Amino acid sequence: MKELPKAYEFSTVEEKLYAWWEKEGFFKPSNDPKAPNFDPAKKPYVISIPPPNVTGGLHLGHALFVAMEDLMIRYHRMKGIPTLWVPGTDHAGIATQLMVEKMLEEKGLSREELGREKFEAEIWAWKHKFGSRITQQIRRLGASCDWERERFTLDEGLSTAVREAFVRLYEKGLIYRGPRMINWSPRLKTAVSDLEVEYVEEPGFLYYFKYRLADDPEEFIAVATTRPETILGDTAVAVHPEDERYTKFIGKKVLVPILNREIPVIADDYVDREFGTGSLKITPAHDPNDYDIGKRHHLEFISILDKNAIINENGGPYSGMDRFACRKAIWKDMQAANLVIKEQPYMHMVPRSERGGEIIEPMISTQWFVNMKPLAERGLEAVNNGQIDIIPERFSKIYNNWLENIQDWCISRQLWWGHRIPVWYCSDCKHITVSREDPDQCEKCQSKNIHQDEDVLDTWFSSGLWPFSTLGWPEKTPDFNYFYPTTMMETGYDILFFWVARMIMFGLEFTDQAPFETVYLHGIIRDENGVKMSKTKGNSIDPLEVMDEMGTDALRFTVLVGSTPGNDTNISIKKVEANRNFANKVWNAGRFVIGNLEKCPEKPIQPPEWTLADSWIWARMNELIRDVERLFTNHQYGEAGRQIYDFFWSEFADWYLEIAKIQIAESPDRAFYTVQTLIKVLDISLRLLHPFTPFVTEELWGHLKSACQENSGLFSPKHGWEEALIIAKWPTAQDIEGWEDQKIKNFNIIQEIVRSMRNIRTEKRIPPSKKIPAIIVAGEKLDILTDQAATIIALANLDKTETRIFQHLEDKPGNQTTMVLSGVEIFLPLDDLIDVDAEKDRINRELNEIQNQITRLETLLNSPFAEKAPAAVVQKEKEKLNQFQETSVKLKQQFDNLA
RNA sequence: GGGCGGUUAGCUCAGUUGGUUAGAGCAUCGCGUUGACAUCGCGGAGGCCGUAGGUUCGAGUCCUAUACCGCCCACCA
Repeated sequence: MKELPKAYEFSTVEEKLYAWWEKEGFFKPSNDPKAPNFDPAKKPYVISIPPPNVTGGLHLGHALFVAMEDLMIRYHRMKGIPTLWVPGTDHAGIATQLMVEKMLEEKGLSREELGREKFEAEIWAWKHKFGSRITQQIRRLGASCDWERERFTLDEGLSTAVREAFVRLYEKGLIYRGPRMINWSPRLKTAVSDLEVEYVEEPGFLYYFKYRLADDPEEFIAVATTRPETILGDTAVAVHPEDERYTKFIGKKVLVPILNREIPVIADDYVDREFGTGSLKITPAHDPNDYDIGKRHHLEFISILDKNAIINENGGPYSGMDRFACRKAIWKDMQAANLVIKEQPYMHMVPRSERGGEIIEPMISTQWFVNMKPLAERGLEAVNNGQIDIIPERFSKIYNNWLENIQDWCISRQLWWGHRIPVWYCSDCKHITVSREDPDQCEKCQSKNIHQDEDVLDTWFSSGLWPFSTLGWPEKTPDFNYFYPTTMMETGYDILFFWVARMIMFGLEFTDQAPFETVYLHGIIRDENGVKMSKTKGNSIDPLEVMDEMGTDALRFTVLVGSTPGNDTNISIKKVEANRNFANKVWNAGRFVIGNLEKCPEKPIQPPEWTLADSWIWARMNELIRDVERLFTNHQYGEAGRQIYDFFWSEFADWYLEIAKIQIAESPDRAFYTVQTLIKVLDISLRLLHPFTPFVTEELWGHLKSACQENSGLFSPKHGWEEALIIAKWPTAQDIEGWEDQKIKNFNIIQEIVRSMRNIRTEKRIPPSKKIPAIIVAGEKLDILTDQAATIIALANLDKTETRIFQHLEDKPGNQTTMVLSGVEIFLPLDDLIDVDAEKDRINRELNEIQNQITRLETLLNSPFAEKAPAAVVQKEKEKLNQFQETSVKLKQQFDNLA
């Protein structure tokens, strides 16, 4: 067989394996409804991918969710469960449109100049050019999704779904159109939903000024605002009904500064007497609270801003001015008119567009809304009655809170990229036709004079249908019937409201079923200092570069092991390096096993005789399998990865492999059974590791398999070698037979002894090449130590011919370096190196420490602990105490023996 | 204003249902390279588990309060 490279060469492996997996159809569900021997009795495991923006580029957030979902999918696939991971992309209305607009801008074009049709064509062209980039990048991460089922939110099928959903909601009266206060983005020139506005604390001013009484220019009400330009739209001044300072003004008229419009002073207990001047100017058309007050008091609604946030004709002398220029101008004019009281620096929350960053203006606008209350009720119920599990659990509370206070959802957007609202207005009879099919006439008066609504739907409207629209809904396709509802929704907690809650509500509304059983929420990826990564900060890590340099497995393992459910993850390149090293470790351990396999002779006639190390590693292997299973079940994927890492490196590689070298040299029979153990443990380890690091494990496993097959009869899993690791059987732990704990304990003694001897060697500066003699007084551990002599000698680098093991020794050697471990006494006759005083010192230090422990345990065992703690716990402590006491006696003897 | 998360080794983080000497990686110190691996091995040093109380035989783990950091939600001009 060809020698494997010394280091794991991911660059030659990844692409090849991915192409092979995909070609062999391993990513497709083993129980596909489209397949001939489809068995509907098997319950599938299904994930729909959180669709990335079609024109986006890969970032670490993608790497995390892809790795996490791929892990879940691979794990279930290996368990033999029919598994489907549906991939796809999102048209991402605003984001994509902005990107294309920017590109056009560079060519000196604007979308308005281009017109809707041509602009849409431009976006589609862009989509075709870059749309596959992100999915290619996701492939690089090793994502084992079924690409034949890939969907795009603007696909024909999904568009049908969107339309169906809209029409159904409309017919049910849950969608309505009307003028309402919405958040307007002056830069994007569209309405945005409440969720798309973020409030940022910023320094500003609180402007105090006079509202003069109409009938008495000397009297005024002092009012404060942060936005003086909105004075132009004021239609009342409100005071608290019980505020003595102002009761006399209630019902009177005041004059709007500069414009000199007369407006009433009204009483409303919304007003906070303590704040500012205790009186409030009311701009019903440009403030959500004032909007409510305006409705309550039947005030006039005066809009003062146009789509670009320019003052409109209602702004009198200021019309045509930018909103911020107007703020300055009007304040200056008011100063001149002696209407200004003061301005005060003031920190306040400013609404900014999540997308464009500009300040959002509350405005009254005619838009489409979904009445969310009825949908939210079902959504709440599904989580509260356990139909849907949210992990970590604490997010259920946040989810509940949001749904309990849900507001109607503004779903129309004044964009050109997205699902056009399926509504037609009749120019003749004004009737509105809402239809699944494009109508060619008004459904009421049959007039041909109809035109479609210009707006498109919020991107999240289509995303909300994702888990079922991707499976063919509203058609009852075989996929929909079999794979829906899906199983797992894995995504970031940052889109719990945007996406998860809406999928739940829509799922229940449209399919009458919760769209998934479990919601697993991961955190945000941050840099090594916990700072959110961004290109402008220059602290972002490009996953593609990382994969180029360190391999996909290293990146995947890093994001997986670094993450705890619901918590943010700090990532640094150092961590990825460490995991690249791990992949290399796995590779080289594999190389070692495979290399020895070839040297192995025929299968022995003698039945296996397992050594302590064999039993130990096998017992630990099975413990690990159980632990991983438990952790996976509890969604503790990171912890599972860590445990596999530790087992593989610090137990299998550091200890068993080293001992295997000795055992292989011992005898042909021993060599055979040692190699058998090596293969078993490696095979199982690779299986456990595969969902984390699919590439190195698949590659190595392939080599292991062919090496085993070339040495016929040497080893094969009970169920035979599968075609590929990706579809190999997930390990199940062997039942506990009762011997395991003792073997583990015994092996731990050997480890302790070896470690201590190595420690002494380091302390004494004995060069690693020098073999030293040892006298070991084993006492009751004689059997174990005799049995393990070769191991101890090799690992501690002892002189074989000069090393003796006794049960008891009357005349213990004096003036030597000595140790007591687990009741075993060790004498290292290092005549020329002995320094009696130093030895005494060392023993004294040790005795001190042991005495402390003895005192501690004696106190403990004399406390109520002995009575109240479970017997097994007490017994454990007693044993420890005995051990310490025994050691103490022996150390004292050794001390006395030093001259 | 309400809610949530974090606070454990120099740094970044783990830590099952409370079980009695608290773990990893990186960094650091010492020794070591001809056959699995220097992307390495061996050994070491390094921690009143934010603070103060409480529950308990026993608390990093549960409860209460508190400080600091971060996040989410909310209409205070």
